[in-house]
Amino acid sequence: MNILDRSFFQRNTVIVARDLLGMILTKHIDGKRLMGRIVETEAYCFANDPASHAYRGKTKRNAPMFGTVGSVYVYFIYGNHFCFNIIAKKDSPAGAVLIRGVQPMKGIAIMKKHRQHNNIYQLTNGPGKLAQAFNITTHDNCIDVTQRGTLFMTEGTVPEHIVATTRTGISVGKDKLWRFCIAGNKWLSRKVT
DNA sequence: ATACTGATGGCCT
DNA sequence: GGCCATCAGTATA
Repeated sequence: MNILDRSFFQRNTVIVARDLLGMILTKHIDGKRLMGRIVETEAYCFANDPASHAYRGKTKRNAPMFGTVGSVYVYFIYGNHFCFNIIAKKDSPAGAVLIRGVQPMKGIAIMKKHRQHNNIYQLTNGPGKLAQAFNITTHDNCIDVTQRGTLFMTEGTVPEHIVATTRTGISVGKDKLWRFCIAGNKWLSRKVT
């Protein structure tokens, strides 16, 4: 499997969000391997995107969004959850793709342990859930996923059918169709309408 | 099936 | 002090 290289992420954030569908996320934990196929993403940009953390400029929290493409941005939300993003942008100071759903492929028993949940459809169908399943926390911030380290992405299979919808959980920027899903997949965080 | 709510904490104004 | 790019549970139908 070919690893996604930096040039993949050195493109328009929205395009990368769409193209990440079908790609494989791998994490190594204690010699074990967790793998999942990306089935849902959202793009967060800079200019013209009031829903983006980067919209109001650089802060301590969002600093990774202004960093190297292909690196990780994790943030803590609602006192409970982590959200996993990958930096992607071109001709823009900031931009990231939120990974919102993956289909478990390998290391499922470990994911169940992390999640304290046995239903396979509840393991990774949402940003907070997949972060917990893969044990992704702010410790993973700024990891370069274009290197074969503990966390990286490789080429997968071309998605069957892609749908674009409005993004989830935001109060502004609802005009943008920047959430991308593999239609009909069982690990989407919510139904597409 | 949809609707609401409490948990829980770091960051930003 | 208020606000979240969420989740699990409960309630109501």
